[in-house]
Order: sequence, then structure tokens, then C-alpha cells
Amino acid sequence: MNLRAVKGMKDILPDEISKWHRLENTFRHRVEGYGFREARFPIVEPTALFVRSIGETTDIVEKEMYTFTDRGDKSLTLRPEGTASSVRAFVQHSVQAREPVTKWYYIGPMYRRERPAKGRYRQFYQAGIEVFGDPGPFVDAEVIDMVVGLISSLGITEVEVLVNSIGGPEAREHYREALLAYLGPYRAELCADCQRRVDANPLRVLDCKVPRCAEIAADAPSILKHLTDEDRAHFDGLQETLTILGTPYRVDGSLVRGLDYYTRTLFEVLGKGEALGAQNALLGGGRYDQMVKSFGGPDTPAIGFAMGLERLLMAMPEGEPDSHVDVFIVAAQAGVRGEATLLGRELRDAGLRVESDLRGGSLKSQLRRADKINARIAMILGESEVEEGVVQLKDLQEQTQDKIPRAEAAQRVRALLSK
RNA sequence: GUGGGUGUAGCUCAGUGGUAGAGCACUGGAUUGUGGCUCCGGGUGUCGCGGGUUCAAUUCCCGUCACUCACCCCA
Repeated sequence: MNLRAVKGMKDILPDEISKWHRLENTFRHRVEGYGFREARFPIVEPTALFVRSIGETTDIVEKEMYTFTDRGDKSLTLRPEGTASSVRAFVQHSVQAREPVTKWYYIGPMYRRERPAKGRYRQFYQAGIEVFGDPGPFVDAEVIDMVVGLISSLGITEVEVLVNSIGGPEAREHYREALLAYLGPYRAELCADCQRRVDANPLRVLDCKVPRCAEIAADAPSILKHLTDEDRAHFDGLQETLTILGTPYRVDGSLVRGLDYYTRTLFEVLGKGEALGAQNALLGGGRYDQMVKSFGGPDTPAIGFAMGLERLLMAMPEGEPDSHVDVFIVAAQAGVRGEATLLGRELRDAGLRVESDLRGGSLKSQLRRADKINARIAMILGESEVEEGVVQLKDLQEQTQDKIPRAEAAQRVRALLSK
């Protein structure tokens, strides 16, 4: 077979879907408990949306986007993340005019053309939330506390919560100057990428992993020293609230994150299980108070996060094997298959999940099938049962069997299932 | 983008210079219409692809592609 899923993109088959459902349902339930409502956005957006929000000099925009020209000569891009679309939609629909605070969540595929690795795919799934209109810091703390609760209700116990503040535009500008002054003398020692970054976006130099650059970055001034009083008060307020909530966290001044749109609060949750390999960032987020305005909307503060579903899945414990079938109907003779099909419809109409093997086959093989797919009950129908208007109700778990009137079949099954 | 590993049955993997095996899965049976456990039986492979060496290559060599892991980046 020479037609395969494209590199870095995976099929999810039914055998693994129940874990996905468990994850998605837990996420939905949790965030809906905080008043978030689902929104769905296009997977394809104008390229400029991401360039302007994520930042021209970020890795995502520089080398990871799936960008193409459509037949109308427009440059389009498969979304690499969800926040840009959320903001675009928020501004496009003037959502701020309908409510003071907007809380949205989304789940869906994202695309980045990176080299695939464990827990990193070119099409991957993210679930995320955005809050528009609340400047914080209480909402920042509540969001962080919410994700901690979410992670824990997924059965993931070993995590670390990192928080940091990179200040607002004013602090960023002061810091930029301080950083440039510091980096100036070292300029020639930096790697080629960083020499370019000094001009384009000096903060990115702090992120570089080239040994010499990392050494230089290690002694660079800290942005925490350049926060304005307001930024500082915001960050203090966040930490105080986390303390009141009893949410564990650690301040990490080196947490910068790869997207340029962040302001003030940044946070990240790291998984610790070895199942994750090197891709241990389960979820990340932060505040982006300038983005709505920069897209032409009103000055609206915002905060959000996104989590990587594949990574969460790897960190989650395996669940109980479940069954997708309540009743398996067995036709004892080939001649009653029509009657068995009718019985199946009767039970389904009563709300039960019913399977059968309409190909027929031996009684033994049909029962084996019922056992294999983990059906709780087998219902056997043969010539004599049809004649008498009854069915054999076999409880595969309790190993019991009763002959019951066919009319009572659905109700008897319900009684057994609810036991 | 850089480095490493691996490609043999549907899956997980053994193995050999003379074209190949196990377990699981699937399937039939163990006396009449009763699953799981046990026992007996059954099918399945362009041994990733291309080239080279050789009388002979799945095995050795080279290339290539794919997958995978790490670096990096991130979710």
C-alpha cells in the first residue's frame, strides 16, 4: 500500500477512541463548570492572522506553518494554534458589545510542520479556553487553578505548575533596552540566528539553546526587575490568590514561551511521567492583553491556555475496558435470522445498544463473538422460542439463563444492566 | 534542520548465505442449541524498495524510502 497518512498525521481507530472521549468529556464538563461555552472556528485562516498575532520571528511562523495559496491567490494557513482565531472571531462579531466578559472553549486539530517525535505530531489536537474582558489577576489564578483540577480529574498526578510574568508593553520596552545594552558586547559571540534576533526580537535570544548563547542569556538581566508597579501588583495578586486557593506553583523567571503575543501572566504545566518522553509540556497559556486591540477591536484584556490532547492521553492512566454493546442477539438456526433482526430493532427502539452477527454461523461462534466484544447479555432466539413467543436471556457475566416472554425482553435487560 | 535506532504474518517479535518461525489475533472442531479456561486443527508473508557481491541474498555491502527516538521547539 503506497497511500499512507501523511507524515506526522495519525488515524485514531475505535479501539483507542474511548480514552479520547474520556479526555474530551472531562475537559468539557470541567470548563463548563466555570461558565465556558464552546466555539468552533475554521481550520483555515488568512496567513496574516497568525503572522501578526504569533509573531513574525517565532519558530511557528518562521518555519512550521502549512501555508498555501488558494485558487484566488490568497495566502491561507492551516491554524497552528487556537488563540488567533478566537481573537479574530471575537473582534469580527463585536462580541464585547453583548457581554462584559466572554468565556469560550474549543477542541480541534492544529497543524505545525515540525519533525515528528514522541508526543509531537504535525496534526495534533488541542483543547483550550479564552477569557476576554477580565484584566485579572483573580481570573488568572482561577484559570490556573481550573487546569490543575482538570489535570487531576484526568488521573494525572505527577505535574509541575510554572508561572511567570513578562510584564506589559511598557515593561517590555524598558526591558528590551536593558537587554540590548547587555547583549551589545556579546553580539559577535552569538549564533547566527541570535544575531538576527537581536535586531528583530531580542527576547528570543533568551530562549536559544546554543551553548554559548545560553551562557550569555543566563547572566542577562531579569524581566522581573523591569516590571512596572502595576505589572508587579498584578503578579503579586496572582500569587496571593493561588496561595488562597492552595494551588501549587513555582515561579520560573526563564519561562518565556514561543509566542510573541503574551503579556504579564505566563504559565505552563509540565508532566513528569516517563511515558511522555521529551515532550513534557502538557499545557501552556498566558495573558494577551494587547491582541484584541491590535486586531482593531476595543482595548480588551484576555487570558487563555491550550493543552495538547495526545500528551494528556499519554499521561493518563488506562481506563476500564468498556463495552459498546448491551445485548448480542444470537440466532440458533439460519431460518430465524429474519426474526432475530426484528428482535434487534425492537430492543434498539427501546434504547438498548444491540449487536448481532447477521451472517449466521454456529451458535458457538456467535456466543464467542458476544463474549469477545464484551456484551453483557446474549439473547438467544431459535425455532422453538419463536414458536412460543419467548427468548433465552443469557447473562454472560453472571452465567445465568432465563426463558422469558419476548414482550418483556427490553425491560428485563434494563433491570439487569442497572443492577 | 542535526544525530541515533528499526524495517520479517493483522499486531508484538524470533531467525537463517540455500526463499521463514513463535505468541497474540482470526477461524473450525472436542457427539444434537450455549461464551470465557483447556486441548486439537486451519489460513496468512512481494522478509520496506532499488542496486551490488555470490552458483545462490530475507541474511553481507551500498543507496533509498518509511517509521521511530533524541536534540531543537513546543502543546
